[in-house]
This record gives sequence, structure tokens and C-alpha cells, in this order.
Amino acid sequence: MRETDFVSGFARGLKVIEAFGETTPRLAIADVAKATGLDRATARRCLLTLAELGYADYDGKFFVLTPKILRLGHAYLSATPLPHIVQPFLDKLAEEVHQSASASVLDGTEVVYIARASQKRVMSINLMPGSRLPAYCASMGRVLLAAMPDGESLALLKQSNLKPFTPRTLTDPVRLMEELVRVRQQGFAVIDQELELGLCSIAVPLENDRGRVVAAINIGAPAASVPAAEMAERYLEPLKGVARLLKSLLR
Amino acid sequence: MRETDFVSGFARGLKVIEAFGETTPRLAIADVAKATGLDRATARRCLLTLAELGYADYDGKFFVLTPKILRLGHAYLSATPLPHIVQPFLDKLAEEVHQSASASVLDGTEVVYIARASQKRVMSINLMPGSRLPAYCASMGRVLLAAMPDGESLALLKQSNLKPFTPRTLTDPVRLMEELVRVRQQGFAVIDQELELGLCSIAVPLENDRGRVVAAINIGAPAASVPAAEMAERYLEPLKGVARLLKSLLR
DNA sequence: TGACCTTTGTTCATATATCGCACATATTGT
DNA sequence: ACAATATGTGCGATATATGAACAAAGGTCA
Repeated sequence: MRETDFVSGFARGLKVIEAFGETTPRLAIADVAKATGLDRATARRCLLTLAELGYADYDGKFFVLTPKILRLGHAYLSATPLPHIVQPFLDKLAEEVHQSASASVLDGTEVVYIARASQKRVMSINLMPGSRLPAYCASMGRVLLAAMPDGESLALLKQSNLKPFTPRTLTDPVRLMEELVRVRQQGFAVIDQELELGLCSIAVPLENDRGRVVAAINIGAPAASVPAAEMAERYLEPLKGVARLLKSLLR
Repeated sequence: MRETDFVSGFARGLKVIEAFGETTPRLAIADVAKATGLDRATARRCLLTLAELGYADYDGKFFVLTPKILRLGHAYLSATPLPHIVQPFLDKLAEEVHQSASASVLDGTEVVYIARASQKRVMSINLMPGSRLPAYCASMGRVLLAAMPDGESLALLKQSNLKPFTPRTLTDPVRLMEELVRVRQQGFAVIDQELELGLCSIAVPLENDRGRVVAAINIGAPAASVPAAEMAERYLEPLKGVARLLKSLLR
């Protein structure tokens, strides 16, 4: 790609949108400039553009994103077949096992939820399509990492910020790679309170009709009611069943 | 705002993202140019920028959005308090009444789902945060329209493409305005299969601590199991209860 | 098959718009 | 009231959009 085939104004604007996050819902011009590394004048122009287009509100001091910004992500969710195809299966699955079921794909070092059927809340964090979790300590992340060549998964682990969310979180790349080998062999991953105390989950890969892993699905359950050791026993077959049914539907 | 405080390259890029939709997941350069009204050369530059940044994939012919694009909408969902605050209440509500519960806000002529607890699927369409429905024929839309001054709601109705989704869909602006008056008086809206045959829903407004309507919540149910006439009887109190609890939590 | 037409993608020169700096002004906190 | 921090603005240097021209691919029909 040539230099001139890149619209840096657009790229800068996207950076500005991403500057808004969980802990930073309201941003002043200078905040955005700092967060994005853009010049203040540039950040200001991008923010004013967002406001002008209705993607943000501006009270003269702070900018806040408006729901219109959801159109952008929705363009993906509605345009991509995968979430639509998977959702009804998750609904059925969640109802059957009385636990939350989700589907996700990998984006860099994170898993991105693309569909979810929540039963009752077991996590403190609120997951919805678009939500992200670090791949290395999420069951779907393990499955997705295990599906790629060792070189790539190792590279992603190295890029990851491997921090211990709980005392049980695996953070050693070597042990993680060993775990990935095991996950690949057994065809599923179980996470025992590595992300949040009290939460266990189990995930299996979703293959398309040509055998390529295109996503993962999981079931999460409170550790109190379902010990990690029982996760596979209870939920592996239901998950595998869904994966089998979906195999021919995905490409 | 001055002329130069607008980054048109950014605005054009956002237009390009929005060109992708339910029926148009894979777009060639010319498609995007047509859909956005941009010059082919410009559309190409925006698309290549998206691809370069990892927001889109390009196979030499078609562009497809990647899950990375969800970061943009997620910036809103995670940054905005409303969805987070409302979600647990919806979960509880959905579990209680064994039906799906949702929350939405208005964006132009559409309601945008910002949170949802789905019980079982009753609609053919798949709703998730970011999903949109025309306000005029959705229960939450009615409630949100009813909360604004007549002039504004009428203006929005006039902007809407009032098409009959089912034989029961109200499409006459005059009758819709009458309905809005009723909704405002009674404090809730019931939709009887106006959007999809077999689907009823009931919505109430969500007020913040100062009495301003900031969102709406609803419960949807299959018409077969819950006739429209029973919707209020069964679900109005649970909905009102949630609205009451939330009132002091919202600003 | 091959000539013609249509549609699509790419390139280029140039007019135009944006960037980032430096300065001016406003707001905030002490 | 002052310092510190944040926001607004003018301008030269730089980057981008435009639209036409070209190239390439695909389709149609004799």
C-alpha cells in the first residue's frame, strides 16, 4: 500500500473514539490528546467532528459518546453471519444447562464476545457483545490460542500483559504454552477462577465446514455450585453438541 | 463551530464503516462509493485505511469488517454508566417473569438497545446491544417518543419511514400521535404484534433522579402465551418496580 | 471465439483542506 | 491574585481529495 492510500485524519479519529473507555467516559480535549498522543488541536477537531455528526455530546467542557456510536460496531455484528448463526444455539444451550453461554473470536491478545446468552450473573464484570477479556486467562481464549500454530500463540502471549487477576491465574508463558498443548489435545479448556474468584468456565472451539477454527463457545458457572472438576463432566457434551451442529453451518 | 474544526476525512471514514450492514457484509470499493456517495478514489483510501488498521480485511476484491471494529461501539457501552447500571436489574427481571427484558435509548428515529437479558427467543430477529428498531412501532420507542414535546416527536415520526411490518402496524402519524398521548398519560406502552406477528411487548420509561426520561425498559413475550390484553396486568408492576429502583441511581 | 461494451480498480497532477506549532485567552485551584 | 492548567486561533508546511484518464477484468452477443 502506498503512503497516500492512508487517510491519517480517519485513523486519528478512530483513535479518539477508542480513547473513551470504562474508566474514562467523559473526556476533555486535553485528556483525549494525552490518551491518544495526538496534538491538542487535532484531538479537538476530531472531537468536534464527532459532536457535529452526533456521535458525541459536548457541554463545552467534556465530551461523551452517544449511542449513535453503536452503529459502528453494529455494522459488524449485523453484517457478520457468525453472531447471528450462533446466537440461537447459545440461547438453547444456556437454557438447557441453566448457565451463561457465550461465543467469541480472537482480536489480537483479547477475546471479543460476539454473542451471549446470559442466564444469571456470575461475574462482577458485565459481558456483552463487544466485551473483551485477555485471551491467556479466559477459557475461550485458551481454546483459540491452542488452535493456532505454536509460534503465533507464543507471540501473542508475549504481547499480552500477563497479570494475575486471582492467585490462580497462570502467568508463566512456558506453563501457558504447556496448557495450550493440553487444550489442543483434549479439545477443550477449563478455567478455574483464573479471571475472577468464584468463576469457572469451559470452552470448546467452533470449526467451520473446512475444519478451520473460527470462534469458540463457552459456559460459565459459579465455582460454588459447579466445581472445576465437574465442568467437563457436565458441560463438555452439550458444548461439543453445539459445535457439531454448527460445523456445517459455518464457513 | 468553524469550518476548519471539522475533519472531513474522519467523517467520510465513519460513513464508510456505516456502509456495512446486515444485507451488505462484503463490499467492493465501488459498492462503498455508491452507498456513501463518496468518490471511488476516496472510498478506496478510507477502506485501505481501515484494512491497514486492522478494522477490515481485504482479499483484493471485497472488504469485510473485523471484530476489532467492535472496540468502537464498546467504547460507548463500557464508558456509559447506564448500560452497566441497568443490566443486573434486567437480568433479575427477566428471570422473574421468564421473558426477555431490554433497555434502550433513542437515536434519531430508532431505538438502540443498550442492554438486554434474553430469556428465550421470541423474535425472528436477533437483538443485542447496538441493535436498532424503528421507534414508531416498538414499545420502548413509543415510550421514549411520548416523553418528548409533541413537536419533536411529530418531527421524528415525519422523518421515519412508516411502513407496516405487520397488518397491525400503526403507520398513520395522526393516530400515532394520539397513541403517544395515551402512552404519556398511562405511563407505559403496549405493542401488539406491530413489529412482528406473534410478538407483544410492554415498555415503561426510565427516569433519572431529576425526573428526566433517559431510557426505556421493556418485556417482550410471545402473543400466543401472553395476549396483549394481559401484558400490563402481568408485567407492568415488575417493570415499574425496576424503574422505581433505578430512579435514584440514574443521573 | 473474438470484438465490443460495461464495470471496477488504480494512478496522477493539482487545488484544497488539515496538521501542528506558537501564541492568545480562559478557567481552575491554591 | 497568582500560578498552573486547559482551551481557542492564525498561519506556514504538509497531507489529502478530486476528477479525469488509464488499465484491467468481466460480461454480452454475433
